[in-house]
Amino acid sequence: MAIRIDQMLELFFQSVSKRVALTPEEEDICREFFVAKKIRKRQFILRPGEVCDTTIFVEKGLLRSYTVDERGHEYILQFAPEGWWIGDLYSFTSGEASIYNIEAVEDTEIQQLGKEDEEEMIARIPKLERFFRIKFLNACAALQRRMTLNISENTAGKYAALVRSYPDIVQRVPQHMIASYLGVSPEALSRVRKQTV
Amino acid sequence: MAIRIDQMLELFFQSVSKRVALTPEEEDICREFFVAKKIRKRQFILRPGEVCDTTIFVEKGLLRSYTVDERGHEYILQFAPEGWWIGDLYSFTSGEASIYNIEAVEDTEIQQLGKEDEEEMIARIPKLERFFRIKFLNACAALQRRMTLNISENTAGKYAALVRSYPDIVQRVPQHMIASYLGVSPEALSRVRKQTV
DNA sequence: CGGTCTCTTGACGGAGTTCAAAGCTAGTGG
DNA sequence: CCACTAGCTTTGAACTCCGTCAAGAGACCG
Repeated sequence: MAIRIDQMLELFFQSVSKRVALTPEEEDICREFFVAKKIRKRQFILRPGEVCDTTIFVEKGLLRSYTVDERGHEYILQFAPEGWWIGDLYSFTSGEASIYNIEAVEDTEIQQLGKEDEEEMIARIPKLERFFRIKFLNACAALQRRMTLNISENTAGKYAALVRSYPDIVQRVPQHMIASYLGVSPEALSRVRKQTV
Repeated sequence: MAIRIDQMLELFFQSVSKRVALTPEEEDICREFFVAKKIRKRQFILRPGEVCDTTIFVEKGLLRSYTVDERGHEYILQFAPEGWWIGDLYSFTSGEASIYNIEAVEDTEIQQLGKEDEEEMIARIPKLERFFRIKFLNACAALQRRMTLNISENTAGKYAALVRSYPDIVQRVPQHMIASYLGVSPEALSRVRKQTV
């Protein structure tokens, strides 16, 4: 079991190494804090009303976060394939109840990091402070562009931009989820695709 | 002139002090890096095509960032009143050309920080790494919620949420800019307001 | 092979856009 | 101090894109 966990964090260390260099000893310290979990397709990691008090790193598989309104419509905030992070950051920082579901779209393996553990890990390896700063900086950059796309483009434009940026996700995920991510109806997306193919 | 700059950074130190404690000496180091500027209403700090290679902190007044499409329509990404940061983070991290205008909505005083200077400042005051990490974490949290609002709510819902979150900005800014921030036409916003008042 | 999930297609209605014009407000200069 | 202008908001009417509802057809899995 220990071997499996070692293997699994490789993806995390890979992405860390792009920003800061960890010694083998420091990597071992990290391993103390992460908790590995396996999530079956359609299982949930977070439910609306719960507080999101962990950081989730996807090692394998694919997760999505989404809200559901009174009418039962789903609105997808994010997809998280291998190497990505996912969570409700507002709930995480404020301690308030989350509004999102986080659910496995495929069978998925994650590494989870409690809020306290994350702080302690960063305290013991200050280099990671830099890693997380840059990670959030990049996440903000992407969200800014997505925000602008979303208010400026129509259905066709938004879909085209998504295909350009994340062709892999468009392949892996049911089409109605793509629609829900773009904020349009499945029917609208179906019709747009018909034109542009 | 030196006195003026000292006064102006107070707002920055205030927001830093909520996260990490700086010594007076460290504050002096910060002062070496920031450059104070005054921007008149309708003047630009950034134009599409330029690279956004600075971080902008607003001391006084109000800025906005927005794109313009082929038809001349404006789409506002962000308003930045006193105590807020503004910039094109994607251009900043990637070095690619920006797509945004950053323009003064009111006469404004800013503190600007070059990309290299920011890195050096953080290198000399490692505590700031933590400050900026948390700043971007909170920015991401807000963008996530705004993203969800934008794809799940209609015009009335988006406007109501904005009034709830930032009543001050709704007051200070022309209504057509609020519309442009929400991604709806000025006419649509006008009609929604008529109902709900 | 039957059920669930998914995508497509059609018809209709509604929210929002577009275009145009008029009313309002505040700032400017004579 | 008033008149004029420029920017802003409102209102109306026509149009359009998209959401909604409903039905049907594949595709996949147990």
